[in-house]
Amino acid sequence: MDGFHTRGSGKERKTEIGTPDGGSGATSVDPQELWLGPTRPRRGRRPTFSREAITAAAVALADAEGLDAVTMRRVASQVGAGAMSLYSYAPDKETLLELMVDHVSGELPTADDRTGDWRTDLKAIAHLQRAHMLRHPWLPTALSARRTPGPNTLAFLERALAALRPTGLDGAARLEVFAQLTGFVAGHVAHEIAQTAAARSPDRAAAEARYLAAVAADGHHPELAEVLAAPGRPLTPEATFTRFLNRLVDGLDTD
Amino acid sequence: MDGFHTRGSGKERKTEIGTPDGGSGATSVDPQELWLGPTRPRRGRRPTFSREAITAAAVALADAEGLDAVTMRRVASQVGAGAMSLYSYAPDKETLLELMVDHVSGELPTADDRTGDWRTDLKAIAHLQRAHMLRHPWLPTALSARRTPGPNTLAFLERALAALRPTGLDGAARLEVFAQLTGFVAGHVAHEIAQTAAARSPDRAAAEARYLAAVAADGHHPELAEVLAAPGRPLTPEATFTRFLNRLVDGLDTD
DNA sequence: ACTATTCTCGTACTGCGTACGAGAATAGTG
DNA sequence: CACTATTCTCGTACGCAGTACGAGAATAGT
Repeated sequence: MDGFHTRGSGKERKTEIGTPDGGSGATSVDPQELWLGPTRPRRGRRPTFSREAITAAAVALADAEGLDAVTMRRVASQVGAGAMSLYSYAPDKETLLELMVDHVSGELPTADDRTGDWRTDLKAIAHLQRAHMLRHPWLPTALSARRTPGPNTLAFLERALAALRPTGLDGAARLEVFAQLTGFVAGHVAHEIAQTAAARSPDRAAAEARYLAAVAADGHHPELAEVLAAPGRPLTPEATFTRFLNRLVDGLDTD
Repeated sequence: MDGFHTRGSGKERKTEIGTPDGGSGATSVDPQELWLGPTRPRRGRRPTFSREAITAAAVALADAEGLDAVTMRRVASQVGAGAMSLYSYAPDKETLLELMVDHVSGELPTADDRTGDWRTDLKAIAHLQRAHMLRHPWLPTALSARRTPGPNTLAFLERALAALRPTGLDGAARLEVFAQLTGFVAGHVAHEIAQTAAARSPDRAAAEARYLAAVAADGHHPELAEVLAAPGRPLTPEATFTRFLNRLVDGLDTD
């Protein structure tokens, strides 16, 4: 009933029922059971599908049509299953999203190619993350709701922590730096994607430009008027990313 | 039919129907009509409610119970209206969210208190934004889907652009800096809120800690093990924010 | 008084996440 | 070899979401 076919021992049913659950209403999933325990039970019917296949189908759907296209019904039909069968592999949709995030994290190279200069290494990591998020544009959105890092995410974290070792920062600070860096990349890529999408619909962009011009013309927005009048050169997202990243990383100190 | 009671002239119906709409499927709303045109038509029934009141109710709901509590039905009943009546004031829910964002942006001080040092001013602006987002924890989430800045948002942007004037950056670069700064603050506050929420449910946090400890004990995650073993001092969110903000702003250059 | 216009909102449709439980498949037991 | 306990599958159904539709109420110009 609670194990969605992936569990280790088999005596925690009592515990889980007995737990009065904090009181907050969110029952949630025990991460230990979710990530470490895909052992097949000895009794009962053999599973027709696999968590792997389901997650991959969900990722393919999100890549092709965006996160909103990922519904339990569509993922299931993509895999040839009934909608409710998914619940044998993930207890709810939010967990499926977590599985998706960790699944694509498996694409991140985990090789330890440190150069000796930790700033260089950190920047390389950020560039990897950016490319990764551009390949899976739903990632920044999905990331903001994530709860617990899965094995692939942890492998990448391991790499990042290794890169940060020469800084001499303590544990909490190293984690914080990595979290901030990831947050920065996610924010930037989200912005980048939004702008790309805006450029893809010209009428919409034109309407927005007309609106801003109208506001600027009202006399109460001199700064905006000036900015619109003298925009300067266009600024590629790539260059902007690199600039801000360099500022952030070069500003990091070991004090 | 298209005017949701807020329109200026009254001859754009033909235009709007005639538009074949890019092709992308998202009809969207003309920002000019949305933000600059709340003139009451001369004919017809007088509106019972107001966009202002509806938006305020939605904001109150989001503040109290989070963004998920903001449903058309609940907002409507909060205001004493039928659910469908909201559509006379906003064409769809996404637009209502935009109205909410701009509504709370009205709380941001718009006074021009520049000190003469633009770095100091920029940091002050970021601190304002952080406090603002902490007061309305749904803002980081809502912000990521926003399309067009409303009047209050523009007023604040005006102030930020003024603060950036002494940098000598061109228009596009100034806009970019502000966007990045806002993105950074939003990302940080989202992280901050998530951690606060995690601290509020101790069993969940304990389960996560147990899971991470188990991973660290497997021998394949030496960096994680070390970090968990020697966490260092706790790091208040406030201090972390200030540190990263200072790095970001001090690293800004006028080249 | 009449008519054109605008606002209100009950009804209803589609699609979502998922609770429930009946049936099918499997593995250990006598 | 049944028999039984367990596990997986998935049709049905419930509640809730956003919102299209259209009938009726209110208002302003004629």
